[in-house]
Amino acid sequence: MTSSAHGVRARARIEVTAAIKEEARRQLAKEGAAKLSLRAVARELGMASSALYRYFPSRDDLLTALIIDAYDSLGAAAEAAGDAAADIGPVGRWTAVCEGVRGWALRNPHEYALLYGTPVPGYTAPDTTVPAAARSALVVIGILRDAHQGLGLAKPSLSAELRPEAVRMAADLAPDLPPEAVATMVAAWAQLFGLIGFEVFGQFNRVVEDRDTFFRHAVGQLAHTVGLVYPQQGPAGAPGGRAAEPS
Amino acid sequence: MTSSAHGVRARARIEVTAAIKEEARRQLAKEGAAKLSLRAVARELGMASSALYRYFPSRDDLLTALIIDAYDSLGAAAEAAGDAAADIGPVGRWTAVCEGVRGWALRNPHEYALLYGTPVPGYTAPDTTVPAAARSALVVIGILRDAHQGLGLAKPSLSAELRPEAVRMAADLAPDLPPEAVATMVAAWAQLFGLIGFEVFGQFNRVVEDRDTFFRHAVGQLAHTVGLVYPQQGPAGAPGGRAAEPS
DNA sequence: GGCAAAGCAAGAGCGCTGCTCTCGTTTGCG
DNA sequence: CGCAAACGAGAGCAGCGCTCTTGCTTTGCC
Repeated sequence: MTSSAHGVRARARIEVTAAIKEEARRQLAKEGAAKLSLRAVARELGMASSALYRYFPSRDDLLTALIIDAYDSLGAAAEAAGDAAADIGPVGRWTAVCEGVRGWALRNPHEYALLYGTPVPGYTAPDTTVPAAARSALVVIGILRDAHQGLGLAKPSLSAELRPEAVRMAADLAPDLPPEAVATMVAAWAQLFGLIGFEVFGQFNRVVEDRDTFFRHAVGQLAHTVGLVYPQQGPAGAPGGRAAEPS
Repeated sequence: MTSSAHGVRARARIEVTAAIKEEARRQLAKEGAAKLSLRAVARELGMASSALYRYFPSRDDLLTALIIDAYDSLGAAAEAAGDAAADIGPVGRWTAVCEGVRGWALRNPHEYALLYGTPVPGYTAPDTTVPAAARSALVVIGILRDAHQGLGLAKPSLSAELRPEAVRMAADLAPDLPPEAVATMVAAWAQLFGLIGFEVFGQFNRVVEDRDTFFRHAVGQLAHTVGLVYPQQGPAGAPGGRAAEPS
């Protein structure tokens, strides 16, 4: 009973905290971050709005908690997609992870907006969000690493002026990988969220219809740009018959 | 005096309307769309908040006006950048336009957020915004067209399953251009805003330092993906000596 | 076991928001 | 000239984030 001696109150605290986050997440999914109201959460939970401040010092702190959870959820989705495509070569895994991220974004548009949309005006994300944010990015770094070790990575060429920056980025993110690949991958990662953002935020309305196919195509081109290639000596099943990579 | 017989009141109306938009734009630039307050605008203009509703039925309508203006401002920036680089070949113009768009976004981050960030929850852009939104996109379509006529366009290859969609998109956007190029350009356009969005929204903090160079590199790769090539028979000055295109 | 201290829920209240309604005034067309 | 439409100002409603005060309950030390 030692831990639950503390626990009677402590447990209630984490339960209430969880309930608040749960209800907040529900409102977030339904109406978006802009309309997330502490008062509405409290109302739904049957408690006074002022009581909420015992658990979250401010609305922004509640948002921070939701952001971390969202990053984690996205990271888990990316990891799952990558693992499910573990042995079909770098291009296949890259495609799978991209589609995993896209699927998550389409399933959770408001969470996506929270992470990659307009930042809240006065709000700056605390450092606690950094590791959670990195999780999904680490998945593609992992793909790059596997490809590099297995001859599935063609070094993209780099302009001379970008080299120092690429070296610096590689030193930070993946010292064991060629700087050209790291820098190009960072760019591809950003571009991926351009594609996803346009779709989630409705910019493709009346422009792109068959979005699955369109996304596949763009992601295939990105793979080519990054330097991911089908393994010369495919150990298992080859990519499957798609011909999405150009040139 | 026929038009200004109407005009005494009508002119006052458009003047007040302009003053409201001006003040609103000032607040937008300073604090962002989320903190744009009708009451604050009215306060600054020395009028009652209720009077504002004679000119804009709701806050969202004021936002719509600002959105159209912002699209127009972005379109003008893109056109200016494209015109300034009129005779340096498709790759140079593409790069110039991309940098023009990026520069505009960095100079007007809140306007950028208004256009390409999280959409306002209940708000759906009326059709009036569509032509303004298309203006900047038309610039790159124009580059594509010029490149196509001047042998500066290498048809990117397409997966078979995307062809029908590409044909449909080309029919809508630019019937005179090869579908492969149109579809790939739409993807590149979206990816461009991934790069810009990551920079404007702070996703590159602590990751990318030399962002000018980084952006140039990514945009050069995009040009290559789209199929823009340096003209075989350069009429005027060649690109200039950069070597930004891979492979 | 008793008791101070800390944690907790609730209510009232402040200043702000978008928006509506009413009222008295001004304007300009027929 | 008359009258309808446009206009500005004020009061007010419901909602928001957040703070402060007031009581009550649990906790943990002596």
